[in-house]
Amino acid sequence: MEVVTRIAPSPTGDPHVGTAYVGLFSYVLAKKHGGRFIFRLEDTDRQRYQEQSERRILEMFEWLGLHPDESPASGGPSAPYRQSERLDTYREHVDKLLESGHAYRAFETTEELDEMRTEQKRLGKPLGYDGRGRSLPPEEQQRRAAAGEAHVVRLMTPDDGTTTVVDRLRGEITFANEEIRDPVILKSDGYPTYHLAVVVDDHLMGVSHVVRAEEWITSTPIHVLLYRAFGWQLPEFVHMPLLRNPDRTKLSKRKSDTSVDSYRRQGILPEALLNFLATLGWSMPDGREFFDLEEMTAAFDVDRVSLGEPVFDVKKLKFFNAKYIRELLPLEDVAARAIPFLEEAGFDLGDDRDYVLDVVDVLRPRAETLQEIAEQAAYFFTEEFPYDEGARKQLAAGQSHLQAVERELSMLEFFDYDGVDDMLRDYVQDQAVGMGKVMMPLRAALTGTTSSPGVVDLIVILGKQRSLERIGRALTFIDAGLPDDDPQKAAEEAKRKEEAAKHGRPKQVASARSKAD
RNA sequence: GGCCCCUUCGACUAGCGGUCAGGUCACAACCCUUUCAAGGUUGCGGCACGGGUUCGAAUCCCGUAGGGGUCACCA
Repeated sequence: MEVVTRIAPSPTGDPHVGTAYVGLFSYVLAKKHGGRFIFRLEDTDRQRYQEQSERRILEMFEWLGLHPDESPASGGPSAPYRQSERLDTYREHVDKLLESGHAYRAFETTEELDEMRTEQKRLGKPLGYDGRGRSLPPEEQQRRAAAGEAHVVRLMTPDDGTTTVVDRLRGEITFANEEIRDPVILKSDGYPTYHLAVVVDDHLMGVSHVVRAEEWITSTPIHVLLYRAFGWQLPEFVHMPLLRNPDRTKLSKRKSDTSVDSYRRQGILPEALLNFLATLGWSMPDGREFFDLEEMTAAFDVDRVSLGEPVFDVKKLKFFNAKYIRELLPLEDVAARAIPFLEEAGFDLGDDRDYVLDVVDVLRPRAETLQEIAEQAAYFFTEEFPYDEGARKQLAAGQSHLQAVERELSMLEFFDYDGVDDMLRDYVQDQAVGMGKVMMPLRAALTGTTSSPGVVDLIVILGKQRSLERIGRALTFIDAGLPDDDPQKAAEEAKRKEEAAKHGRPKQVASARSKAD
């Protein structure tokens, strides 16, 4: 039997990591067995429908490399793939159920149902539809419906006995039928509810394995009842563990960043997101933790899905991302992907491709996301960078060394890594000073900061000319007088000190001293 | 609250009757080092609890506790 899986998101907002998660496992399960992976849009809720959502979710799957074999965009043998375009199909199937006596029309108003629930809550307990509409004779149902009276269609469920669903990962799960209270399958607006639509579509589209999140387990008996009412063969149910917020509740927008677009904008790579998601509930038989889609597909075994309740830990996602950026992907690849982020940051990259490659090369061990590469790259693309506080101190302390190195550098014949390195080491040895005494002022002059890639790397990448210019500029800056250079900053500093004095906490002094120890 | 699911270090997990309970992230220390990273080494830290079954339980069974999901004309 062909393995057919599907992902069936609702177009209600940002592409959700949970959708990517279930999509990944659906995709891999299908591909493992040479089957098809279908994308179907569950847009039966007109209240929550969002215009751009479908396109963005589809784009997310493309970005992730989880290409659907059939979708609203590409079409396929079971088109249409939007439930809102399949209304006739659902109607047809509801009619069959009506005819066979498996369903009935119910005419209670929303108010009446609310009242019923309030009443149930007040006295007894069991919440849910009490089946009051069942007693209406079919002819009466017909008549009132024909007269245009608003109504829903409900599935007639057994009052006693049990319904057992088989979950591939959990085994048999048995529910008392009295728990299943004649669910609505067709809404008064003529749209099907999820229960009806999912069963009809999955059957018609030949879905063999229903991969979805665990939150659906309790509604699965309804689906089983529907399959039986239609006389259809049951698919296999695979309920994936629910992704969690750090507090263990169901992953939500409110408590976590669930938007794949958001991660994409931060410079998270699709490979990393996929790899990370895969480790949430699944592991390679050989224990490998870094693998791509293809490798996962080859080694996939649905029975290795673990049933814990995995917390979506952004820190670990970032770790995977960093791993891909600095180790797993070739430099050229990382650079190509970093370029849009550099451009977005407003840098003029010029047309020296090797230069960008060099920059990304030294920056990638220091970045966890593409965005961070861009954040750290400023001084590589502009001469106008400011000197931060630490840098100013270094410049002030290193004036003589800067002048000397400027001289040495300008006379340097072999301007490559070893040449620059030798020159600097010779100078340091000559002067009998610590490396830092020379390197830090240089770093400050070259970058305006006190933390950066290696100084020799910087000089080689920037080139002789620019390096000399930067040293020159720093020297000029020193001459101009450090403290008053940035009046705004000076004012802020003064204010901060005043503030600190007021609260009687000479914090800065204390921390500076402890550091010096 | 009813029903259902889940339970190995703070997090993700390996384990499927006999292991010093392994790995990864995070955290800490050290090494490397001109800074920040990266990298290397080491450390910290766990089988929720109670009963069984068994020569032997993280592994099997029962119970308890805890966590979560679900009880809509939302999916």
